[in-house]
Amino acid sequence: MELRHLLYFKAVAELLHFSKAAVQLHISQPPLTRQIKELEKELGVLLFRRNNKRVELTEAGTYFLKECDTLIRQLERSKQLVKQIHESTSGEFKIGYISSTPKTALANVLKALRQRYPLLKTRLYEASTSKQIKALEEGKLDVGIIRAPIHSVQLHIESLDLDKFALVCPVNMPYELNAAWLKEQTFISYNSNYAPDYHNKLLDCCNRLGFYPEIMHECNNMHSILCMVENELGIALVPVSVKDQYPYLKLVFTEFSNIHVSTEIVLAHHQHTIHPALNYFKQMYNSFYNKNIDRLV
Amino acid sequence: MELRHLLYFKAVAELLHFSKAAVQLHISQPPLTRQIKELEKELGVLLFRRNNKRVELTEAGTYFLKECDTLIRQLERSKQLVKQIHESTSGEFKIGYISSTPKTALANVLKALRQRYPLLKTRLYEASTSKQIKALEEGKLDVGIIRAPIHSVQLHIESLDLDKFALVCPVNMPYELNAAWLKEQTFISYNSNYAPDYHNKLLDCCNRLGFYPEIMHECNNMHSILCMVENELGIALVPVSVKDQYPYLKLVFTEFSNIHVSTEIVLAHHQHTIHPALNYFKQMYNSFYNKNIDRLV
DNA sequence: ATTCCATAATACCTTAAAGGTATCAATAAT
DNA sequence: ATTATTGATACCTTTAAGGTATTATGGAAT
Repeated sequence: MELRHLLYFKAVAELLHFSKAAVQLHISQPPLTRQIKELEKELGVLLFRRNNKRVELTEAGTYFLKECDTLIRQLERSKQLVKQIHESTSGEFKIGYISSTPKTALANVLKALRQRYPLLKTRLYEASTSKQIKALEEGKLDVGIIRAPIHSVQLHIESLDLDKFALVCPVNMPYELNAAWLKEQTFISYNSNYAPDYHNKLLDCCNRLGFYPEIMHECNNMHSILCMVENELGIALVPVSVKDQYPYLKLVFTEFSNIHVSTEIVLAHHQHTIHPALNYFKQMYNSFYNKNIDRLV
Repeated sequence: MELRHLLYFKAVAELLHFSKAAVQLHISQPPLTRQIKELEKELGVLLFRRNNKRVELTEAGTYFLKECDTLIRQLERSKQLVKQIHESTSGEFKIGYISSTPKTALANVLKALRQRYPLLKTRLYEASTSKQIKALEEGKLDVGIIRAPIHSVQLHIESLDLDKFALVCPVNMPYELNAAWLKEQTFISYNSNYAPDYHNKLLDCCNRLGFYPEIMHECNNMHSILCMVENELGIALVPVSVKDQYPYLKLVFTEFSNIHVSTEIVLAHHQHTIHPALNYFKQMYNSFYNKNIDRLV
C-alpha cells in the first residue's frame, strides 16, 4: 500500500464517482479503478459497492474514509512540524536583550548554541522591553531578555533574576545615603518613555529613600549612563547586576540593602512553539547566568 | 511522498546505517539513498547529518521519526479496524437465543439484516443462558438473547423485557389458583442444572404462592414443555411472553398479577467491539420486540 | 604520514508498475 | 427499444523504482 492509494480512495469516496475523481486527481479513469482494486485486494475488504451506474461506500469503506482523513491530516501536521523544527535549527535565531544584560553570559550561550546547531545563524538586537514585546508578538524575535512586568497573553515568560538598585558614583566623589544629600544631586537615567515600568520602579526606590530625583541627562542604554557618571555629569540609580559588567569603569556602587524594590529580569518567547534551539538557549542561558550569580555571591 | 519513503526513513533512522537498512528492506543501498534524498527534498529538510562514515539524525529527523512511528502504527490500526468491520458485515453473524424467544421477531430482524448487509450470513443457535454466556465470552457467539442475571465483566448487556410467570394448563382442565390445589399437581419444567437462575426464580414464585412444585418431567426447551402440558402430562409455570408464540396449542395461560417475580430477558454481547451488524441487530431487535409488546398491551 | 577498509554517493542500466488510449459491457433514463 | 453514462478490460507508453558497478571519502590501523 502507498499513500497514493489513500488519496485516490479519499477522492472516490468523497465524489462517489470514479471518472470525476480521476479528473480531480489529474489521471485517467482506468488507472484509478485499478488502484482502488489494488487497495481493496491488499486490505482484503470491499470498500465500494458498485455497478456500472452507481458507486457507494460499504460499511467498511465508510470507516476507512474516516481513518484516511485522520491519517492524511496527521501526515500534513507532521510535515509542518518537521519544517518548523528545521527552521528553528538551521534558519535565523533572533535574540533580543536589554542593554543591562551581561554580555559574557550571552557570548557563552551563543558559543554553545553554535556547537549544537552549526547551521543556526544568530541575530542579536539590543532593544527596550517594550520594543521587544512587540517584536516577540509579531514573530520578529524568537526570544527576549527583558524586564517584567509583561502584559501579553501571547508570550511565555520565565524569571531569570531579581535585581535590586544601587547608587553609582564616580570614584573619589564623597557621597551620603540620605535624602537631604540625594535631593541635591544631578541624576542620569533612562528615558522615561523608553522604559516606563523600569522608571516607575526607580521612582518608587527614590520615594522610599525620601526624595524625588532630578534627572538632568537621559540615555537609552546602560553603558552610556555609566560613562556619563564616570565622567562626573551626575550620579545614577541602576540595577546592582551591572556592577560586574564594567570593571574598567571608575565607579563606586552602593547597594540599598534595606530597600526592597527590585526589577525582575525575565526570558520571554512566544507560547506553544516547538523550537529546539530556543529550548537549548533557555537551558544554556540559565546555567551560564546562574554561574555568574554564584560568582557574585 | 509515498508510504515507502516513511518506511525507508524509519529503517535508516533506527539503524543509522544505509547499507544495513537496505538489507533489512530487501533492496540495495543506492535506491535507498535516493529515496531518502527524495524525501528530504520534498520536505525541504535535512533528516540525516551524514558523511561517508557516520550517519546521525538531525533534530528535525529525530522529530520526524516519532511522527513516522505514530503514522505507521495508526495505519496498521486502521487496516485492522477495516478488516474487523468487513468481517462483521460480510462474514458470519452468530446469534444465540433461549427457547422462549419469540421467533417472529427474530425472523423479522434477520430479514432486515439481510437487506442491510447482503453478504452477511446468519447462524442461529438455540441454547441455554449459561452455554451462551460461555460462547459469548469465547467469541463463538456475536450476540445472545438470554435471561439475567449475567455475571461476566467481559459482556455488555441491555434489558429487553421483564417477564412475569403464568400458569399453563391444558384446555378443559379445571384449575384453582391456590396452594392446596397446586401442591397436588404434577409439574413440567426446565432441567434445574440447565437454567439454574430461571429455576430459582420459578421456585421463588411457587414459594410466594405457598407451595413447592413436584417436577415430574423436565425438558430443555419451551416448546417441548408446552407440548407435554397440551398432552396432559402435567402443568407448568412459564413466562407470560410465550403465550403468543404458540397460538395453535390448546392451552390456557393464567397470569399471577399479584406476584411480582419476573425474569429479565437481556441482549448480551462482548464489550468494546465495533460491529455494525451487531449495532443494527440491536436496533432492529428492539424495534420489532417493542412492536410485539405493544400488540400484547 | 600512509594504507586500507568501510560506507555513502554517483552513473547508468533493467524492470516493474503507474498512467494513458481505445473499447466493452451494463445500467438507468427517455 | 434506444441512447447516454460510466465502470471494467485489454493493451500500450512512460515513469520511476530497483539493481550493478564504481567512485569518493572519512576513520582506523600500521
